[in-house]
Amino acid sequence: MSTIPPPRTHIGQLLTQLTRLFQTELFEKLVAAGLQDARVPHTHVTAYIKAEGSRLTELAAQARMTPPAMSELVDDLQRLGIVERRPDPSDGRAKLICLTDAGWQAMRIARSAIAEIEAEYARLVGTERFEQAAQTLELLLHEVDAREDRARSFR
Amino acid sequence: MSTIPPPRTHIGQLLTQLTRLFQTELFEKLVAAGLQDARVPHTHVTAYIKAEGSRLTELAAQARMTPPAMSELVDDLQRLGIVERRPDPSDGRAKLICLTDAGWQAMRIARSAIAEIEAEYARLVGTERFEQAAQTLELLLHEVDAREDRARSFR
DNA sequence: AGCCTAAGCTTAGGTATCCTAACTTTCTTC
DNA sequence: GAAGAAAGTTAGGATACCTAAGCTTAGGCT
Repeated sequence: MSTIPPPRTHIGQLLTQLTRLFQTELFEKLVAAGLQDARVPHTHVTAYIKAEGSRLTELAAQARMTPPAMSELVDDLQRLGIVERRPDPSDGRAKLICLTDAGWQAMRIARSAIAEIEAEYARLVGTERFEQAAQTLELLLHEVDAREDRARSFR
Repeated sequence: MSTIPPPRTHIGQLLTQLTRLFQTELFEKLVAAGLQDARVPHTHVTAYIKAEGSRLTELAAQARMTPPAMSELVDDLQRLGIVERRPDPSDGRAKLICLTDAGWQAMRIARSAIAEIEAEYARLVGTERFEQAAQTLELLLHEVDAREDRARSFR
């Protein structure tokens, strides 16, 4: 007879709860570091924005949002002085969303806060285990994404 | 000299994106299986509801929501015939939120859809790798939760 | 017994974060 | 150079939460 594995919280539940805890902790750290106005949806911009600037439609597609939703987000970050809209020299319709100096400073703060959280997580479950899990998740993300894209191309 | 590890997407990004992909896939499956009206927030009830029934405040606390928000969710699930409110015999103020027969049937469908997704994920990255990652995430969730609770008790 | 405070839940009203539809401007293609 | 497509914005709506305030019942205290 085989041993019955202990029942496990399902992967969706694990992902959902950990996402919430991560976001809570990150934004506590950001506020503590002086980024009072940081909000979770801002990460839809900051996660994808390129150093040379990104177009709105490009950001919207990567964040899987509609352009109007992304436009509002950019409005907000612009009011906060984190990004600015510049004309795109290669296309008169387009604008390049670029980080300002304050935006780069905020990115450094955010990266450092994220590094702190990752270090804490590694401490809690062991560095090697944490790294292995993270790498598995990264692989899984790529695989699921690739399958999604394939499925989309059939429609 | 040591080898430089390849840069990795940070854990928050991995969790966030995988959560979205999981939810999308799950709700596609639920709709395909006849649960047309299933919505993501319903999981805040279904994840925690006990077979004997649960109190609203209990569900709200577990889902980390306010009681009014949970009450609206329960209203919705009641309209859909998934749960019902019964008087709590042990306390005249309280009500027990219970799954109906249709609710139990929906739970079976959802569990099966979740099992399908987990099987697919295991196939994509390898069963052993997937299981190890899931177990690490479960441990991490418990550890972070425990730390949160400790932090809360200091306030 | 009669109060008073607290607990369980609901109602009312507000806010944040998305969405779709429709519009303007600019580019591309024929 | 006219038609159609693409980039972005504006307007209006839906959803999923929140806080504040109310009602009802419980339970301790005098």
